[in-house]
Amino acid sequence: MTASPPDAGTAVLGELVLGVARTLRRRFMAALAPWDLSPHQARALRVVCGRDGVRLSELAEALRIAPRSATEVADGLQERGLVERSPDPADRRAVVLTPTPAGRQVQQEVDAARGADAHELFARLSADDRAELARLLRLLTD
Amino acid sequence: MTASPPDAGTAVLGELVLGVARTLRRRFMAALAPWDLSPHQARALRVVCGRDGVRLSELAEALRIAPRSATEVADGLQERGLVERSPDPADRRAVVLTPTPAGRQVQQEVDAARGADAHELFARLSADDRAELARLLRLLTD
DNA sequence: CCACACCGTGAGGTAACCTCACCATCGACA
DNA sequence: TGTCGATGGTGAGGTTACCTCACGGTGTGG
Repeated sequence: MTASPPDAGTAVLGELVLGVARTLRRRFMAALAPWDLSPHQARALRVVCGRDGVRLSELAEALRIAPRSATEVADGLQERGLVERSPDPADRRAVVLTPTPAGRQVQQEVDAARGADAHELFARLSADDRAELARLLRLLTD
Repeated sequence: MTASPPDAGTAVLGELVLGVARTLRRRFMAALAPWDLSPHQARALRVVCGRDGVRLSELAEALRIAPRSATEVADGLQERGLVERSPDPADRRAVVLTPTPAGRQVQQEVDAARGADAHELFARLSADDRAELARLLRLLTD
């Protein structure tokens, strides 16, 4: 109603972005099924493998959840034998998470699966279009 | 590791899309706060206002949730006086949801807020870039 | 040395989903 | 026309992923 032609597209743009993101998440979740990991667990594993020795509080911040919730995510990964808790030598209050060998391998496999999946989806675009899309999206993410 | 330069970008593209989508959702949720609606409720209200006379089963399908869950979403909207349940004249088993005047108004306001928000975010792009982005995203959503 | 801030976690709560079971109703078929 | 399997909504109860609050062990500045 209130939209003039030049900005009529912005609302649609928002929906398009959300739609593509939903497709991505759905595919990613499906690709994740073989390892029986929730998206959050996969993300947490990635954080832990990224830097070595991650405090629970750091994990909470990276995942944007409350510290108490990070404990639960860590529990899940530890039960599956993917990460280990050990005391932080520098601060005896803190607990650091380190990936086990199995954890590293799973992370690598998941990353490969995610990569292959994204590749498949974005293969519809030409290399030029992909570059252009990346440029535009980067403009929107500061 | 395994990626050659031409497809190295696809994984990054996925993250960019998800990142922008997250920004959008966050902003949208913030914009939604004044009405105390969950994103799902807002979406449901939108569906109900879109076509008039929506069955619960249709709502469930539109929201991609189980029929039982649609009942709860409808409960929430009805408690707030935004929709009404009435028996379907064509099928006495069915219940149709119709927006109340208040519901229509809220939907309109929410839509305007969402539109303004998207406008603000995408204003960083030129009109040409917005058109280009829309074209590229459409290629990805069949 | 001591008050205070901070780390992780037990306890308990909430929101949004789900499945299963149930009743009322519909539609088709003998 | 009566019966019978399929369908629409919902009560009951469970799961998951969050949350807040309270607590004990630990670092740190005055």
